[in-house]
Amino acid sequence: MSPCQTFIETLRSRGFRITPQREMIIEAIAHQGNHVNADELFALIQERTHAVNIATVYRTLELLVEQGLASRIDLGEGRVIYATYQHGSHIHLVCRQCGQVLDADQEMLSAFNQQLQSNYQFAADLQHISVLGLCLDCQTK
Amino acid sequence: MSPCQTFIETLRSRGFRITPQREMIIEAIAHQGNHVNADELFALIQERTHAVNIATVYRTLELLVEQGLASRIDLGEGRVIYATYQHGSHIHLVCRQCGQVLDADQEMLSAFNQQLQSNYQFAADLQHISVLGLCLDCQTK
DNA sequence: TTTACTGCAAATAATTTGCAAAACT
DNA sequence: AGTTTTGCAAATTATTTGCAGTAAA
Repeated sequence: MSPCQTFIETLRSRGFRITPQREMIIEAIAHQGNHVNADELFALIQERTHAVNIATVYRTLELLVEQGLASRIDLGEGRVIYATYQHGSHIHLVCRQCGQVLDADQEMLSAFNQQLQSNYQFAADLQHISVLGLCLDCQTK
Repeated sequence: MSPCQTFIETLRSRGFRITPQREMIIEAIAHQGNHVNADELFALIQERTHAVNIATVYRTLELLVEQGLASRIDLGEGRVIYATYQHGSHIHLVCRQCGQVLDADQEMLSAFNQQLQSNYQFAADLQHISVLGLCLDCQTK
């Protein structure tokens, strides 16, 4: 079953209605695979049909996050992206200069996570953390 | 020399004009010592005088950041705080539930920082990073 | 049939900006 | 005097919301 079908079935089984709009949105985000922001997703859908409103895109993304099927990642400076959970956990390395987003191995933070727990009793949510900095290209410029 | 005086002298030496508004704003943020957001800072100043406009607060904070005297920290979900550099480097632990911000020792990330550099050639800006999660109180609720 | 979902347009909220007046240096 | 800086109000931008109509189940 494609990830897209899985999402739809999950929502249906939880009593949500599957509208053509939701199908389009889920298909777009799942098929795209990578992180997207609401505008990009909306633009992607507009290429095929104008029958989906931007408000519906926001509402559907919110639903996916609430239902644990996607995560909302706040990159700072007002930039917010969404990623479905087919796309595993990782760290987002966001270039302050060019805006590029690199993915890094989540494992690098496991020691840190344990220290936060033992030293500060803080349960960090590191599933999709983001770190600002400079990518290689922008360091040399 | 108080940190507040230092900031003022630094700005003056770089050719910026010291207006009563800037003095008030700098005094408020430096005296407060901790992180503040623009609204809180504005409210703090309003307690003493109404002669400072919110736009000026934003412009002055921007100036302090540009001039390397303060940092702007994006906590996600639209929350932005500012801290002057008298307030050393540290990690911000932001509780997703109650919004409380705890400070943690910056040192915990040094190994991670090196790995980012060697494995991804990414120069992370970890001066004032923020991590979302749940604080002890909210974990037990 | 029932009531969840959608589109639309207006509301938010936090920040930014244009411009003429005020005020540092 | 000559610019910088300020206040004010309007613009921005991304997102949210109210509400009446539409359509899944």
